Amino acid sequence: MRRTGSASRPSARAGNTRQALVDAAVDVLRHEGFAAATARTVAGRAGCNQGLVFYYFGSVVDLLLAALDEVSEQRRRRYEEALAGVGGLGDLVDLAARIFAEDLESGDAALLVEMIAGATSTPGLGVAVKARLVPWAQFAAAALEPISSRSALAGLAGAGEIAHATVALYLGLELLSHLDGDTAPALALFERARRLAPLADMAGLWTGKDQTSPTTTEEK
Amino acid sequence: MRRTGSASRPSARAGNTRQALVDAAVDVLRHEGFAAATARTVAGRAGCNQGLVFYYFGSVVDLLLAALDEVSEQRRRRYEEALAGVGGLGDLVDLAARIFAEDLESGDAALLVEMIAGATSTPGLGVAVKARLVPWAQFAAAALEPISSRSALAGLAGAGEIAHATVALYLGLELLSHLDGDTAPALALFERARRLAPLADMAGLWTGKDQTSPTTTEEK
DNA sequence: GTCTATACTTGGATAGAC
DNA sequence: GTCTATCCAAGTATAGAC
Repeated sequence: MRRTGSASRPSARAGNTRQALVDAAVDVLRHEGFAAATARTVAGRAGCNQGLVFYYFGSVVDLLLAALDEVSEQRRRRYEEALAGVGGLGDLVDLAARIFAEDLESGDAALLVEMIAGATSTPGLGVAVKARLVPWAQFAAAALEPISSRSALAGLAGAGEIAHATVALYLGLELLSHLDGDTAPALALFERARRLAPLADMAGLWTGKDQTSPTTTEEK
Repeated sequence: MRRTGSASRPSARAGNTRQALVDAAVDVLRHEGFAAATARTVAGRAGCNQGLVFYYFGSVVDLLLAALDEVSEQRRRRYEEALAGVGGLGDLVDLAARIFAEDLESGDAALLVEMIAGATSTPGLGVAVKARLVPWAQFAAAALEPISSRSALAGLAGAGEIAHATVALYLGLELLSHLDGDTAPALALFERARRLAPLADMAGLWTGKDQTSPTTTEEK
C-alpha cells in the first residue's frame, strides 16, 4: 500500500490532513464539548501537529465553524431526502422522531448546542453560528408547512413561529438529554407524539398538497 | 462612611466578600458565559483578589455552582409566589410569558443554559447541575398539573412528559435568543400563546381544582 | 481575611528547519 | 505540508506576608 511522503505515522488520515482536522473537530465537539475543543486536542485526535490547525484554518474558531458546516451540510441533505417521503402528520412525526434520535445518538445535536452556547464567550461567533442555523430553521418551516399554512391551525400561528418553536424544542431536549446522558425522556416524548399523531391527523391538522378546504372531494 | 479594615478599595462589596464573589459569578455567567467565568474575571468583577475564589470555594466550579444555586433559589421563590394567583390557562400563559421575558432580560435563563452546556467539558459538573434542575422541572410539573392531569388532555400525555417538554422549550428558546441577542421571536411566540389561550380555555383544556369530568359531580 | 508572589499547566499563535 | 521549537498570554492553585 502507498505511504504518504513523510515519515510520520499515517494514523487516521489518508493524505488529507485538512479533512482529518475537520473530522477530529467534529468528534471532539460532539463528545467533549466546546471548551475542550482546543487546537492541541483536536490535532492530537487527527494525528497531526497542533500548528497545522493554524496553517489550514488560521484560528481554532474557524476550524470549529468548518466542523459545524460539515455536519450541517450532511444533516441538511439527509433531512431533505427523508422529507420527500412524508405524506401525513404520522409520517412527519415518525421522521422527526427518527431524526432526533439519530442526532442525539451521533452527537450532532450536541455539537450544534455546544457551538451555540460557546458562542456566548467568543466575540463574533454568535452571528457566524446563527448564519449556519438558517438552513435548519428553513427545513423546519418547510417540513411543517402543511400544518402551519394549510391546516386547521393555519392562521392561528405563523409558519415562522412554529418552526422557531420546533427548533428550540429540539435544542432544549438535546441540552437536557446530554446533561446526564439520559435520552429516555426525550425519546419517550417523541414516542408519545407518534401515538398521538393519528388522532391529530384525523382532526384535520394535515392537509394534502392542493387541498385547501374540506368542501371539495376532487382527487385525494 | 465606614471603610473596611484593610486599605483595599471598597468596590462593590460591603464587608461580605464571599457574597460579592457569588454575585460577580452570577453576573459573569449571565453576560459573558461559562468559558469566560474564570477565577480572575470573577474576582476582578467582585473587586477582590483571585486567590479568594479558592479560599472561599476551593475551586472555580464550586463557585459557579454556588452562583447557580443563588439564582435558582431566587427564581423558585418568585415562581411559586406568582403561581399562587393562577386561575386558568390564560393566567398560566400570562405567567409563563412574564417569567420567560424576565429570565431572558435578566440573563438568568442564559446562566442556566451556560452551566448546562459547560457541564459537557467539566467532569462531574453534569450531575451537579442536573440535581439543581430538579426544582425547575417540579415547578413546571406543578404549574401544568391542571392541564396534564385534570383536563381534556389528561391521559394523552403524562405530566412528567409535558413538564420535560416545557423546560426544554424554555431552554431552547433562550439558546436561540441569546445567539444574536434577538428576543423578538421568543416573545412573539408567547404573545401568540397568550392570544390563543382563551380559545383553549373554552375547549376544556383547563379544569378547576375539583372538577374531574363533566359526567359526575362526586369528588375524586 | 485579604493581599502579593509565584509555581505549574495549558492554550493560541508564529518561526523556521526539513 | 508537516514537524519541532518557542513565545506569550491566561488560567488554576498554593504559600506566605500582613
